[in-house]
Amino acid sequence: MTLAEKAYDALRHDIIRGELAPGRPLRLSDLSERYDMGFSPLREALNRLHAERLVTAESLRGFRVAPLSLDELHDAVDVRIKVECDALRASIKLGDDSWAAGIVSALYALNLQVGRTGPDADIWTLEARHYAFHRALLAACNSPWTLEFFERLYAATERYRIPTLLAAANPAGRDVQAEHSALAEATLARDADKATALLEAHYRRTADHLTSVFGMDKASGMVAAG
Amino acid sequence: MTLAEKAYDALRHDIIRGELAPGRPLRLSDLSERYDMGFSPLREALNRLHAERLVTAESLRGFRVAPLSLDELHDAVDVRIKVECDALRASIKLGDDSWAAGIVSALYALNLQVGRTGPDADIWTLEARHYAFHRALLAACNSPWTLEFFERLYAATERYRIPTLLAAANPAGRDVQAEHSALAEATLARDADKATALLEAHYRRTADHLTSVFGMDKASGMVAAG
DNA sequence: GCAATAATTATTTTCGAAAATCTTTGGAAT
DNA sequence: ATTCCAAAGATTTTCGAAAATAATTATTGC
Repeated sequence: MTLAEKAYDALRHDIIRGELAPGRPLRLSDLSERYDMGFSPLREALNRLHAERLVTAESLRGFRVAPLSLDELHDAVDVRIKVECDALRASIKLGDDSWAAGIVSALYALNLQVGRTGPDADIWTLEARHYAFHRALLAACNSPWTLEFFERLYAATERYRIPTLLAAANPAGRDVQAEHSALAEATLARDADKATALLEAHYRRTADHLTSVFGMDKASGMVAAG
Repeated sequence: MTLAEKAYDALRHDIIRGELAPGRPLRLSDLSERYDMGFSPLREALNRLHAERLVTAESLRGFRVAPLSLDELHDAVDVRIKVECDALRASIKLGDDSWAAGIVSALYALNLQVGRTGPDADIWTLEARHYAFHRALLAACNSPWTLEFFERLYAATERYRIPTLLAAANPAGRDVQAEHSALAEATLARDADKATALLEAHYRRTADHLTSVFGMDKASGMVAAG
């Protein structure tokens, strides 16, 4: 693995996790020290991330972590619902046994981690399994373009979920585990209408929760309208 | 405008237009001579284009123009139809007078160019206006994510259309101008069902035509399955 | 002849410094 | 005090060479 690839992985990781705060300038000298490499691999990584809209770039003024905004969150969630519901229908139509088994397996691993407490309760393992579960649902859609857009939108929305994940602040009266189980059940039963309805509700609840948590909080890197 | 930005524009242009053939290796020494600049800005541009899937990259083995394949074409067209039909419905719901005027204007400019022959018949002006027309239809959808995906998919499918554009080979019995006019008319009449049906038919016809033109022609840079 | 291996060449990747540009600071004039 | 301008400093961008890796060619042993 080249340094540029390591830089890409590390920067993407740190941006999505919020270790590099939204809006923060990404100075090459800082990054060079932080990741212990020269400018060239860093600039290559930053250009890739710029193409993915995780960093902003301004000519001769360098790069910044892309800001967050409630408008963007709502847009990303709306588009996600459309893209993933279509993909889920395609998966339900096309998926074979190994696709179904992948969902069962991913849900099981996710629930194991949800149940853990104390030193085993690693938020990042949980997050990785949450991603894996949603990815498994769509795995059989047979559309590389759809899956790429799913990845983009997942990364974009994950940035908003991190603060509440770190606070372990699940909304009162919401059983996310039950939502996942119901979603998996409807999918495995090949009930596309029910599954997509559950998926949409799942995302709308998450978006509503996040909207209430970020009350246009300036300190969190949120930015008004545009 | 920095050299890296110029390199990005030039490379993207040459790849989409087919001047750099699909699958062709993009050696830095060649590119350095072709575009008259050093390695650094070229590598930055290539990394951006890699993130956009217009070039492929293999660790320590450099970059290539992304290959074409019928599978990818069909996937891109299918996803495009879903994304653009949703966006068109949103635009029809939200669009104001200036959006409608933009469509009329774009269609008029497109038709002007379609009618030109001889030295004024510039294929690239035509192509730019074709893009502008389709973009104008979606302009009011109020979803940056949707518009970004539209741009990605437009660029991806444009690559397949270039050879037939250059051959000026419109399919017999197809009046693309009439298709555009009908699409604009239904959109301006705010008839979402009709407009999306016309849009889907428009793209399916194009895809069918391209599928028949590229009969899995090896020389065109096409690649089997996946 | 042919396979394996060493030597050579070609190419990508990375660094460190130079060039270009932006930002801040300090001072002079109004 | 405020605005303007120049100088100094900070930062990005680019280059050219060095290092690392891959690909090719030549050589050796059988």
